[in-house]
Amino acid sequence: MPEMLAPTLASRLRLAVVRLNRRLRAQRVHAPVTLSQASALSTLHGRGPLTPGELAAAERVQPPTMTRLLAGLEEAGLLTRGPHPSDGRQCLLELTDAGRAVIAAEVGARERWLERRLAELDAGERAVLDRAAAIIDRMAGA
Amino acid sequence: MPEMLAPTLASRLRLAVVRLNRRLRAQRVHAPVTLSQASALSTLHGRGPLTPGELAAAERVQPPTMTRLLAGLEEAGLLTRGPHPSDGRQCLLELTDAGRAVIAAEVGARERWLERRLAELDAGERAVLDRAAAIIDRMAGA
DNA sequence: TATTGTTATACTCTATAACTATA
DNA sequence: TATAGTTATAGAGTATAACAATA
Repeated sequence: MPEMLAPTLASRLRLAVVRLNRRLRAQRVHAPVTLSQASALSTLHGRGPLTPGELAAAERVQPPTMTRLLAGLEEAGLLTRGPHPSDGRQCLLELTDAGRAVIAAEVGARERWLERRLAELDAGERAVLDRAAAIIDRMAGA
Repeated sequence: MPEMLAPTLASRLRLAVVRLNRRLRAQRVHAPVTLSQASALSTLHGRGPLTPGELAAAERVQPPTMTRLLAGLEEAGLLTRGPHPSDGRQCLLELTDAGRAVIAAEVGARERWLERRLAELDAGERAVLDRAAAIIDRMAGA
């Protein structure tokens, strides 16, 4: 009987990430875009025009997953597909003004829940999360 | 034009959590239970017999979501439903030996990907993540 | 009546496999 | 042939609304 094994760091970090992810998704009920779409939009904003394949690689999702996310974002008018200069198969994704506005709105509206939680912490705890965000992103291959 | 706004801590933490969550889910292809089931199992292991409602509250999911998770876990023989001593509507969920074995196996097998990533960090970075896991869990209301 | 849990239904997120178009 | 992207399909994860059983 493995009664009360001490949870490892991997175990605790995994559970923490699963739970915070759930809470974050739950905050998006009336948001203009879903959590995954917001993530893709952020990457596109930060890294300039990308092809669908490049964006899929940056987001660490498979190409069909990106195809679906892009369909929603394009339909909502948040990005456009421009022609690729040298390859007819590819295209260049670029944010529209509406897309940039959504990103700006995220900061002010959608992340309010997380902002509030962070505001309840002390400065030392926020510093820990700041460093952790960078480490986690690196581990996740972002 | 909001060109290149500096990402806030909330924004960076959100993206980090989304991406690590994705990577973790991708590691579970041949695991005996899904990521959400593993999370429920861990909570049940740590907090002893619970009713479905209590477990849903602890996991911060809605009751129907827990109903579905429990159906899979019960079918796999990883937990049992015992009678509630004073309320015929409720039942008490308890891990079976097989359920406890799955939790033990998680440590050895399913979290290997994360263990490896953590092993690549230095001790200071692991200490940061250790503290961050506790803070995140508290923020997520776990 | 109020509460606990389940069923019905629907949407998001993601993947693999098969296909199309271009290189 | 090889590569970029899409379509087809399926399964996990989650929610809200409606229902059944018990308190």
